[in-house]
Amino acid sequence: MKRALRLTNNASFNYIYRHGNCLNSPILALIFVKATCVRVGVSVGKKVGNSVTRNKAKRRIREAANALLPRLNGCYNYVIVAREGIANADYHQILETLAGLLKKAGHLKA
RNA sequence: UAAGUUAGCCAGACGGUCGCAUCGAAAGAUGAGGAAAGUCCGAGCACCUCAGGGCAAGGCGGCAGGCAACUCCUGCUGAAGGCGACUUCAAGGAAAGUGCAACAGAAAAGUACCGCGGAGCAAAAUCUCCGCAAGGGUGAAAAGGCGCGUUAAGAGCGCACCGGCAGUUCGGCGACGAAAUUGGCCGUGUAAACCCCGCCCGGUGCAAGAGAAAAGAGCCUAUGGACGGCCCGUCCGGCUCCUCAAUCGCUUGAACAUACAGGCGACUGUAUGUCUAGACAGAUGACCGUUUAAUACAGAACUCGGCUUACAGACUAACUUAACGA
RNA sequence: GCCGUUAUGGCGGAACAGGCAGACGCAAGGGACUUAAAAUCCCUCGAUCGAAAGAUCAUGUCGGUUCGAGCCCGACUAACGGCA
Repeated sequence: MKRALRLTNNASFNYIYRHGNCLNSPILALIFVKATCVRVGVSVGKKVGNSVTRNKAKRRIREAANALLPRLNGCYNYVIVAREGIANADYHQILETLAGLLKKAGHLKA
């Protein structure tokens, strides 16, 4: 994922947490808000596990988001929050869950 | 062959497609660990403080060496454990002083309840005085152990053996050792209680610290700064404080690899070669293929030297014990 | 990343300097009072075994010092706090 497509600022994270809409699943939470271009941020809390599991989860989420990026319609800023169940999920489960959440939000092209 | 002990080593490899970080004009190159961890010690580095010295607080504690330094490492000594290879140990001082030792017990440090003996007292009992510490009981711990002699009864009071302590001698650089020798010297435990002796130590930590540009506030004023020899002229307001923080610190270092030499060893010296992560929402992932035992613990954030803790599965070497065989 | 603090019944919170641990309060259960309840008073209250008496294990976990650790020392675990 290119740096231009990432959220790199604590203030924008806080803005999205405060003003965004939230969709949940057992392993992921998706928060999004309308913006001028597409940006994605990933957040993995300490409850998920130690640093190895956290890093792995972050990489898999990023990979899944990168795969779904060309199919997005509209300009939104997203924050993807990992929940505790993600420690046992593999890449395919994460990809399916993320696609499902985006479809629910109506941001995914057919 | 079985059961063990110690030391070392590895922490998957190769290939394809897409993706990320740093460097580079590009092609491309490089890209987490043995513990990166815990942050328990020791340093470098940076800032603050300081004339110089001391106290307090804190730490360490067998000896000799190694190291930049260490509470680390090596070798040796002592103690404890194991049939043994070997392992473990905060291992100075209790005869400088103070405190504590609950309950029990007469008594927890120079003590006498029961007891043993003598006298008052001719006999028995009781009581009083004196001597003694063998035996009893209590306790985690009771005044060297055990035997013989001596004695009113007893006792290192004397003697033999055993244990400790101190002196001398011998050996060792030293800790210390000796079935060498002298002395009856035998004076509980606790210092991981205060303390004494010896040694070491200023504090804070890369969120240290430096800092371009910009915004805000205050002060100075029609002067000030730059150009210019000066006036004129041209350009710019200037200084302080605070906020934000691009960038630097940031990776070449007590570095690593190989060879030779010195040393029992930790380690050291010389020569040659190499450059080997450097982010700031924070880089290693996804999908496969081949092979295999390939699975565990686990992710750099200023950098080194250690210690401690977590850990799957292999492999190598030396040694010990037992059984069998020669 | 760096620097600190704490841990005791279901909950809060004692135990001075090592010597019988679970004081005290709240909560819970039982009883008395009441037509019934509240309030009040009394009793019980860590776990296992046991009819009881009692025994064993229990101060986050594991070791050490000591005759004896909630307390002293070391290592680990967990939960909090501070520093831009």
